[in-house]
Amino acid sequence: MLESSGRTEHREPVITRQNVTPKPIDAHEPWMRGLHADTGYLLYRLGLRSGQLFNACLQESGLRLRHYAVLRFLATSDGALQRELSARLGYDPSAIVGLVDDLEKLGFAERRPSPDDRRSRIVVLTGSGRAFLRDTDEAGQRVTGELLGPLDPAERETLHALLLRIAEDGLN
Amino acid sequence: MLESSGRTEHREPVITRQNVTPKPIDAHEPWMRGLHADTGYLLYRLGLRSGQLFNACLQESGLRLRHYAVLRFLATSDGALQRELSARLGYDPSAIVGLVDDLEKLGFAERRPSPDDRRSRIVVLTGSGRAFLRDTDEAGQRVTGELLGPLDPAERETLHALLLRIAEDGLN
DNA sequence: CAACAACTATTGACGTCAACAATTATTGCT
DNA sequence: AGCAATAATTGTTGACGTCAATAGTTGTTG
Repeated sequence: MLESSGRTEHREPVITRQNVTPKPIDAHEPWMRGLHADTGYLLYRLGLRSGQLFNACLQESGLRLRHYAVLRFLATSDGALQRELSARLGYDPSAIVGLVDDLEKLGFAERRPSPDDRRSRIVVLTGSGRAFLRDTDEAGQRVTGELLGPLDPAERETLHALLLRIAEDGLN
Repeated sequence: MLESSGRTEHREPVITRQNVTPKPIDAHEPWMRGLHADTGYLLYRLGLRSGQLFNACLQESGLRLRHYAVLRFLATSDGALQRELSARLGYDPSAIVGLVDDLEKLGFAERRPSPDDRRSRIVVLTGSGRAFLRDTDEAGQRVTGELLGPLDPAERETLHALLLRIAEDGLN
């Protein structure tokens, strides 16, 4: 970006106006003062923490979060074209290639030719892939438990429900 | 990682293919409960989406989310050592260097020598930095509103409260 | 039916970004 | 004075996203 090298298009900030709304914080929102005033920003930070914890947890298996995402998707819809994985998971098609390569090397998934379309490949979960998922699921729940430490079960449930709503909005 | 929705918004993939989801989800099998069964994993994906939206919003000013985080922290505790920024924001010290460099280039912050310790530098927000924060705050709330679309105000508040609790647990 | 457009998986190049080690300057300790 | 610890910084490495290009395949259309 505009790092020290500054060779890319060098956008000028253009924010010369100070007028703008006085932005009354209102006693209505007391948390508007701190770093985590904005829910979106909060989500971003917590997402990072969660990802780190998950990655640390998966690290001992040689996989990363992205692999886990693929495995999980394969578990829900048994057999998926790489094109689907790309679209639904949001990864670039070129990224899917490497991920499936890795999973195949570990014996967790395999590519099978599609009967209808010879350019497509159907990625399916193997037995050991399913077993791996079963094993890591409990580790994942341990991590989640650690992350959600200060929340009691009922609160966790409502949190999950709320997050699920905003997740499904984006048609994940 | 850039999860799904935020990215190629211009054109929808339109999965005309097959519908591989007979998908008998068995709630008794945790690893089969779908992609977003785990709250931690859900948080991870939503955090990415949120980050994308925020970044897209800040992009026009030439800054990124990390810059915004620094600015916000500087606004709350006027004047901070880079070491503090690193510790409280969770970024690596080496990352702080570049971020403060950028902010300095844009005139939003400046490094001042510390009177007590000559190896430390105190980073302070400038007037235009403060103005910039004021301006972008409203954009941030717009993004957050977009992200939290399906939630009514009361739900948003409870979500924010819950997230805040688990955020403060990690001494952020 | 033959040419052409669209699509799938794949590879490669390029820039970005975050985590880690190493360096320099400075301080505190003993 | 000597030495460990600390603040800022640089450099390096590996992961990641984006884009462009290619080969093989399918569908369409003139």
